[in-house]
Amino acid sequence: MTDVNFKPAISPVPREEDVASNDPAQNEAEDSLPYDLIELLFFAYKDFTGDPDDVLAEFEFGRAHHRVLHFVERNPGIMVTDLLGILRITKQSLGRVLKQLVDAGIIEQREGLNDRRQRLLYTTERGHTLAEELAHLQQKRLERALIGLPDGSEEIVRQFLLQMIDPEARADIMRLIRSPFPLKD
Amino acid sequence: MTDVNFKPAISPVPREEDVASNDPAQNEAEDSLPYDLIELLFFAYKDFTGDPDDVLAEFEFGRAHHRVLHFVERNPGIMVTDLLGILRITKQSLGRVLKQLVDAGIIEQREGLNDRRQRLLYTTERGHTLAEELAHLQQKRLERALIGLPDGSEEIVRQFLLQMIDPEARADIMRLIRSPFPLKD
DNA sequence: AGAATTAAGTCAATATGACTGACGTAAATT
DNA sequence: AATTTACGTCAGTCATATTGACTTAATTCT
Repeated sequence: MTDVNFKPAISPVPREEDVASNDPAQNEAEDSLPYDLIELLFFAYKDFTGDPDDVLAEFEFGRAHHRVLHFVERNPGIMVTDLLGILRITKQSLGRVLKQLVDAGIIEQREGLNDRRQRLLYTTERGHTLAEELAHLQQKRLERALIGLPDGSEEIVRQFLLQMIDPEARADIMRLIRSPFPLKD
Repeated sequence: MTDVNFKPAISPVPREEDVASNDPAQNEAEDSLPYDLIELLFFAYKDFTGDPDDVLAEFEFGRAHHRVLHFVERNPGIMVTDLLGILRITKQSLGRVLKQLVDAGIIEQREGLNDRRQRLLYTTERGHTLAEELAHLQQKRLERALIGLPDGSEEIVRQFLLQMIDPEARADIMRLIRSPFPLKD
């Protein structure tokens, strides 16, 4: 048997309000619901995160560890506070995951040079290697997903994804994505 | 202060292996990692699921309830077994969530006509309304995300998302998406 | 008719990743 | 000197998932 088995039984009692009325305008809203895109996003995202999940499972790490590792790899020397702001989780949630990554020698904490309260975060050699491995897996999937699409599709997808994000957050995220080393301050 | 605050401190010690070597080919793999797409997907998906999450929080429901409601709405009369296959979770995980939805009058179970072991799943009137509300929220976000993109972009995005999915699963998912009422068997 | 399989549910124990709220300490800023 | 910030921690809770074993009823297979 295949992994995914879709043979829903027949619908013995079709819902009355689902029967099209004579007025097309009345059905428009319901008919135009983009269920295909909604479901494709669901399945696509699941598989997209699945690749790294499988690798991390060998280390007894989960997706939370991946997110932390990813953003530390991308923003070496990031403050704990800023990392919390990116991930939108609480200090306590980060605490456990971060401690495990530090204990496993994946992430390293260094005291801030100017501000000794800070515990700036860096990937270790091992962490750097692992982060790259995970990014490569996701890269391969992204490349496969763009195969056969017309020129310019990557930029369309990029724009689409950016516009999926809440408008207020877009500028911040653009900055984060474009310049992982702001070197400001 | 804005919600997202990205001011990572400067990197006092740039990693040595990150300094470009004289051989461009040696840096290629690392340089081409599509961090922007990876991160855009992360933030986009978070906001995409965030809209329904907010509505469901009022009912004391979570994302798990949304997924169940969504696929029952889309596949009226679906068997529990098939729903498990779609969601890829265990019977026990579904059990609790499904019971809460039934207790809240969102989902209804009817005995199969041909096979009396089955508890076929349907949305109630209320469940149908709620499912539509949530789909509308996601529809609005998808429409916003496609604004300003060239003609044919929706199809490109659809194809991109489909190709993000593991090849073995694509056919099943295509069938699921296209014909929520297979009427077969 | 009897055996095997399937659909659904349940019990018990566990793990992960998140939350709230409060508190403490050290360091920097005002 | 007072306040704020950065970080960590304690204690408790919640949501969602897991595994494995077992039951009941109904259907299908031989």
